[in-house]
Amino acid sequence: MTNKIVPGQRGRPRSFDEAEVLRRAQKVFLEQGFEATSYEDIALAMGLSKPSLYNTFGDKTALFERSITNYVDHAREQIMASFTTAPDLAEAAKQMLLAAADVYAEPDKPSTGCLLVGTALPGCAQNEQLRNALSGFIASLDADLEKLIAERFGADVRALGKTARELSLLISGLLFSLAVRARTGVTRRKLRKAAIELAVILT
Amino acid sequence: MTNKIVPGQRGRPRSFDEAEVLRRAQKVFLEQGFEATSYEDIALAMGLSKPSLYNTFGDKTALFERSITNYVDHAREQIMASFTTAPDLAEAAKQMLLAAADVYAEPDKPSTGCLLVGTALPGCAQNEQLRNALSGFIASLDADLEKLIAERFGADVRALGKTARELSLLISGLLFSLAVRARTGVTRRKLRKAAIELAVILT
DNA sequence: ATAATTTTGTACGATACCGTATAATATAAG
DNA sequence: CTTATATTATACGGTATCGTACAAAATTAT
Repeated sequence: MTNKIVPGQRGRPRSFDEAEVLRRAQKVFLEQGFEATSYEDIALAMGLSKPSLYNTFGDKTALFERSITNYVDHAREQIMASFTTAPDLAEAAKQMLLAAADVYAEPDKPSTGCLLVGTALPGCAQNEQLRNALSGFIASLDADLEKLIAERFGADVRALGKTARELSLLISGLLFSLAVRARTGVTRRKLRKAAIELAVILT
Repeated sequence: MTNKIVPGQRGRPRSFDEAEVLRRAQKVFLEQGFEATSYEDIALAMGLSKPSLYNTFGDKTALFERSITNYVDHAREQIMASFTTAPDLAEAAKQMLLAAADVYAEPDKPSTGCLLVGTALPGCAQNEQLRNALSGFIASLDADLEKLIAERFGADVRALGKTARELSLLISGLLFSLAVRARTGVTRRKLRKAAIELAVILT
């Protein structure tokens, strides 16, 4: 027997970066919606052709699912960061909502909102895999938040006279509500103002 | 000059009811989304043919807009009803959220959620008319809520130490967050439980 | 250098859906 | 009874998009 063939890096090299494609796909899906985005739209946005996308990511649904997964991972990190650094619960919620506002709206442009709430959510009614992905994300987000709140912000929980579970449900809900508002095209300034006003409930 | 022609009721009579078409269209749009719903789907759901829909409602976008308008009107009424009858603010919010939960999820079926949040929202990024309709609805909902809260629940506002504006923003946000959760297919029972837990923040 | 392998872009077939033209049907008016 | 009017259903043309087949291009291994 000869040596195993180690593929190494044969053939013509790729002209694009997978992570970059996912970022652009997220942007296009966010702006146009899943159904209204043609596969060619994304290829054009990347300056490459459809077959390249097919070979790498599979069909449109598969590319969308990878985009969502990637987005969810980043979102979870960002959310958790606020709750591990802020000094108190109200400040943590405020920081999280302000960070979200900056993701949902670029400066001086109408906001486009959240890829999950604005684009993935509608598909849940028909696509079971998507439904499970989103409900799983929400459930684990609530669970992580509850745990973190109970561990780090016990004093705030007692002062507010609510349970950690109620507060985690509320806080994730504040985020969803901001995402809904963000989809209606408000300015970043207004969105940040709403974020601050929403966080007031925790003071 | 002869008499003016009073059209009366000439020609073949309609075989359907406009309000009924709107109700069914809302259901189909909610379950499938705007893009994924073909005009024929709605015609079939009504047991009639496409040209009948075109003659009465115009194209798919026009039918969708009428569906949304109709839905918004009913939603506003239902929401306001809770805030004009309940004895205190927490109870009003709870009643509103429970009523919403019952709209978002039929008994013993996975919830399909809210037509605005679940179906219309994604279209906002591309369709300015839709964006204006939704942002207008939210703005007027917030304004109406703020007014009603200031008028009827002044004692609760003072006890909570927040402004009527902050509370109205919060309460509409609780509704949006419930609508997001509802789209992930939870049972009515779970959705009602979440509604009750969310309303706790106002006690 | 030659062969093998992988990616790339153009071009294509298949399918689905939109919106409408056309003719038949059902009612009111003369 | 005949005419005018409005709605209905079938059928069709046009368009867009999906996913792929094919050959050219770019790289590694022998």
